Amino acid sequence: MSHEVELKTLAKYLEKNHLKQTKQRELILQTFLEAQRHVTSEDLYQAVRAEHSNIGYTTVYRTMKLLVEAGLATERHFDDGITRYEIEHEHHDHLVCIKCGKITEFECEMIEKTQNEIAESHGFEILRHRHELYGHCADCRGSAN
Amino acid sequence: MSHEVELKTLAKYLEKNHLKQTKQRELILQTFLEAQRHVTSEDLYQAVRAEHSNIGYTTVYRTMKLLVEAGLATERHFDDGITRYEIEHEHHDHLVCIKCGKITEFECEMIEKTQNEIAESHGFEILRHRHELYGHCADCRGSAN
DNA sequence: TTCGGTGCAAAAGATTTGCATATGT
DNA sequence: ACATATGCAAATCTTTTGCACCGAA
Repeated sequence: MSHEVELKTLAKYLEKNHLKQTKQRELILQTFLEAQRHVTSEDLYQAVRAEHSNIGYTTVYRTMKLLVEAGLATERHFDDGITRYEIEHEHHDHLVCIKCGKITEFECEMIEKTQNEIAESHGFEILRHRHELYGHCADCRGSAN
Repeated sequence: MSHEVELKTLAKYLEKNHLKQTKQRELILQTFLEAQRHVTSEDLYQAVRAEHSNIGYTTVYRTMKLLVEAGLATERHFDDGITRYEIEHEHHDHLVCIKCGKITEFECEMIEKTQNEIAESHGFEILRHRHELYGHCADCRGSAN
């Protein structure tokens, strides 16, 4: 079975906090990890329901919050205002296509370095950052509106 | 009276689209321009009410949408998920303090240039971008949690 | 057996919409 | 006069909470 690392991370987190291991939590984590990046709560709810049709919205929300606390997921708010979750991993940024909605990740050390310099000059301590470029992706550049 | 430029921009936009000039719209625009940057709908509603106590939420929302279309305002979604409006102006980024909530703007040509290179290498056409650094500002770095 | 978890329904918060009335053009 | 704008209340949408019951430890 895939995602052993994440499952173990969750198990450890649950144990450490005297929380319980349930099939719902496992299924939601699995579904989240298998989903393409940047899923909405709605996406997750639908996907989870397909497997185990009596899981409630409530549990999806509560579990995602748990995953965020456990360091497995991150909550994101792109400019359309819809909350999305992505797998927690650092130092990456996004290209967001405003036609087809595709979200591509990129990394850039150059920018990271410059960010640190800017922050320093303001006496600011960076804990995390977000950097998003909105526009048309290669596939959509030619196509009609 | 200040903000003549913006008032004129709005007037032009209204005329061009066969919309009407009303005191509500003017008041909301004034209030928005006088407010410190990055106000929420709630902030605006309260401020506007102080002047003209029978303006409804509805009108604030509708007018802000109008200002966005007229190019005078931009809607923003920071990571707390609350919608904020800011005065439309390009090429700037944000330092967001997660203790006191202060939002500071900065600009950096170096980063702008690098962004363009990255976009190009992906065949991506940038229309706008956002870049936010989250952490503790100079004032909050020393203080207790 | 005990305490946390789950699902439902209801609540809460943010934003939008329907509609009768008011107002700019 | 006519078409759009407004304000209220009701409707939506997303997320949270209360509560009785369920299930992991």
